[in-house]
Amino acid sequence: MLQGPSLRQGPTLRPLTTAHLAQTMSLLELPAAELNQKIEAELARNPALELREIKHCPSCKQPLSGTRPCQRCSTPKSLSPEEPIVFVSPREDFFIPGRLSSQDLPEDNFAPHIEDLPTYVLKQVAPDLDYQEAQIAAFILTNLDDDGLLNISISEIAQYHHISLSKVKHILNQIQRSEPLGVGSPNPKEALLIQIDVLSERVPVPSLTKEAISEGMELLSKHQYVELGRLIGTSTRQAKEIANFITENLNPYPAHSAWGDFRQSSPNNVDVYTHPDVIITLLNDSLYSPLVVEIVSPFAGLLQVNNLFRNSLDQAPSDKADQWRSDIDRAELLVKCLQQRTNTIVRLMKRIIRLQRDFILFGDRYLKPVTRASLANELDVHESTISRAVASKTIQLPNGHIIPLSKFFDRSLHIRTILKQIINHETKPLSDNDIAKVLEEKGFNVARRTVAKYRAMEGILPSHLRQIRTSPEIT
DNA sequence: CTATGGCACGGATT
DNA sequence: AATCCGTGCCATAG
Repeated sequence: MLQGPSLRQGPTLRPLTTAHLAQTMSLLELPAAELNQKIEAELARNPALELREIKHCPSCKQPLSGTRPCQRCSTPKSLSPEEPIVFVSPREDFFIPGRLSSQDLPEDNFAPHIEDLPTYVLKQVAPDLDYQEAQIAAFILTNLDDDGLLNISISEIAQYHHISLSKVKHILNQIQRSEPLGVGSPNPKEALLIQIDVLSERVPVPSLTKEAISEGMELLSKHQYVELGRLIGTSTRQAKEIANFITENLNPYPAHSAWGDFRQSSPNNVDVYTHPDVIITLLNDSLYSPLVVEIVSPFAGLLQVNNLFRNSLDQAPSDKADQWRSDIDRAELLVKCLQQRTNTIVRLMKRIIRLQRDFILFGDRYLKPVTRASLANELDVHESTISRAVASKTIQLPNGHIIPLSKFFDRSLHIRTILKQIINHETKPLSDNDIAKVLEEKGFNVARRTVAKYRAMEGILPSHLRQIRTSPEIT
């Protein structure tokens, strides 16, 4: 990927060589976590590349990007809520665990405080427990693995704390029933069963789903629907529907924030998001304050070419000279490309965030359909540049959810969300045609066939299989 | 007869 | 150039 000989030139400003372009592109499509690895590897291998001394901001202790003052702490001039505060952060410790919450309440998905999973869950269960129970709950929660599953047995816990098995079970039950649903289950199967249990109180769940999970877990994960249907005594089609419902609405690994984010991902192939490329928070936890956008860009402004190394080039032993020179070239190229990468991402983000402020704050239904092409036009870059910048990147919203950046370019998300609402509020099951009508009244022109597709995407059953939901006023 | 899912086509998007 | 998406048509289930 790096071409040595072709760019053997002076160390001054280099014209845009093809190698340069190629590397800029490849860096652009790398998510932060991988970029981090790549640069670390290069730092270790290439003696011409060095890390500038990292200075930390005196007030917030975060590493500073290059020589600039802390962009996080310096008070912004404009406090217009519309105008996001965007800054680049080279933070090394960008691990922030993703969280999960009920996806059925898009209007309410605002929860500005970021905390780790154990704390988040503990806060939910603590009010219902006495002091000793809370201690045990805390103990349980610290033993969760990255998937949000519990890998020690109930009896171990009971022995350790000298209490009865039933008490542990009681506490664990409380934990499993808090958000993210199923957290603390010993395995994916249990987690799914809990989720079904709780979900069935709010949403229609296809019949036999529980049986499919408890008896046909293996078949499910292998997508063997014919056998599954036979096992639980139903048609293959119904089995497929169940499987579909499960992938769409449930999550075998409670700690992963991918509820409904992935249509194609199968239960055994769940994408994990842990290191977002962009983190959005609210300045004062207020909805009317600007969004604070932190672009996680490893080593941004911290890399430079070692001057000692460069100056000693003419004294290089003749057999090493070539090697040294190519090292310097590589280093320069990397620094430059990294700069370009951050620049592109910053410009892109500024635009996206201003455009999609409502979506970021208030949820899916406020997503404005934007294409990569239109954005490329506005920013005056090639479409493929945007594609690369968006690909395989993730972003953390103020509510703590980590979603793929590509979600910002979902053409139909807002309609699907409204569709979900229509169905949630329906008094009698509406047919796809009816729904298309309602949508049209709201100003969305979609064909009946398309409604069916959206419905399928959201894992909603066809009207004749839907039961009438209990009306909003619950006594 | 109505509602829905499968297939396939064409245009947009990447 | 390859892929995705909305849509129309048709078969089938209810």
